[in-house]
Amino acid sequence: MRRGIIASASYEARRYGVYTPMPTSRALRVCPHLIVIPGDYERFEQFSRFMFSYVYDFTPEVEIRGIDEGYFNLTGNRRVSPVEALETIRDAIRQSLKISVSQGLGTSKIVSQIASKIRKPNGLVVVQPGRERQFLYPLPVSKMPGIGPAVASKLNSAGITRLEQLARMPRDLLRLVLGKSADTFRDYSRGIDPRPIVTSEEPAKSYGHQDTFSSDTVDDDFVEAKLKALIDEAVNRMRRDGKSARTLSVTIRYSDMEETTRGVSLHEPGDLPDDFYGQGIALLKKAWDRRVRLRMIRVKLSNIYNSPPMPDLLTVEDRQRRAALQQVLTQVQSRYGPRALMRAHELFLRDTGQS
DNA sequence: TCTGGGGTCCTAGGACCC
DNA sequence: TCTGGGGTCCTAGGACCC
Repeated sequence: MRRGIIASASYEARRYGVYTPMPTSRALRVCPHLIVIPGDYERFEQFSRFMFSYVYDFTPEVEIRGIDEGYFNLTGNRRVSPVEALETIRDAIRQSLKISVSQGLGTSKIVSQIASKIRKPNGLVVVQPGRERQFLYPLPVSKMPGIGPAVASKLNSAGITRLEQLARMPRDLLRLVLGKSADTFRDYSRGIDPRPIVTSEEPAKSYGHQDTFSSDTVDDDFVEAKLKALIDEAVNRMRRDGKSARTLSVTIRYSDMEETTRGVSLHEPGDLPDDFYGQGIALLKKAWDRRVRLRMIRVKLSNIYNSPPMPDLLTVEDRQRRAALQQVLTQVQSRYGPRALMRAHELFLRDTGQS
């Protein structure tokens, strides 16, 4: 199996010490009978839509964040209380999809989001109006979305470990520690969140693809081919949305995990792979300045503009397949004549489902 | 054979313009 | 002889989230 990590572990697997983002190889060592399921993002998305469809039975105000999280405004439903709605949704999802979900109910995004993560799996945590501070204050600062390991350790060094201390910290002092985001986090830890309960979906600001090689490599032809394939994928996805991009960046990760990024902005937005191939290869050469093997390459299109929707283009793989087929057909014709060629063509169409 | 893949947002310095 | 102060864009890197 490819090198990879555990993207998500069942609670059964967690009991054996399997967690995210553990390398799959190590997960199999700590739990040899582990069942590993390769990721299939398209299926997960279908599954996700199916899951969220149960929410729309109670409210049209739904904001989906990522594949498995969302905010719902349940204040407008006069038929059932928010708690009843959440319990019904949870039961329906468990019955139809055989999975458990965890939920949080509160007067703001921040409170409900934190509440939803307190009791997992299959939990419902309700924070009554007016009880926000009682709920938030005892929690460690790391429970606050947006406070990861780096910010948490900065706060801890300043003597701030719980949300109550964050809430009570003088504004000016906190700005020294957190910079521009100080006021937002301070308000959040007091349960103050001015954001609307749900916001509509925003257009994508970037399209990226990355690929970790099955083994580290110094083969620049191989890496350039990968780079082109990634540009193809990103461009095609962008074109489906009717967009074009002006900025291309290329990131490489060396075998020692060090990363370097180089980027460039074109004079005009482009929506063809050819608009980016040349720049992409130049950026790759610029970034790859150590003679060290590469483990990963990533491509990102940003500075997105609207352009008319366009059909997909041929990818590098498509062209390679076409070239291979042409070669085979040429051989068949020269060796066995035109009748054999026609037969080979029929077989090809049948095998590729085109007849 | 330790460490995936898809994103967003922020910071900071330099170029450039007025 | 002396070099301010905004604003915007670009690039590189880092933190964070799902």
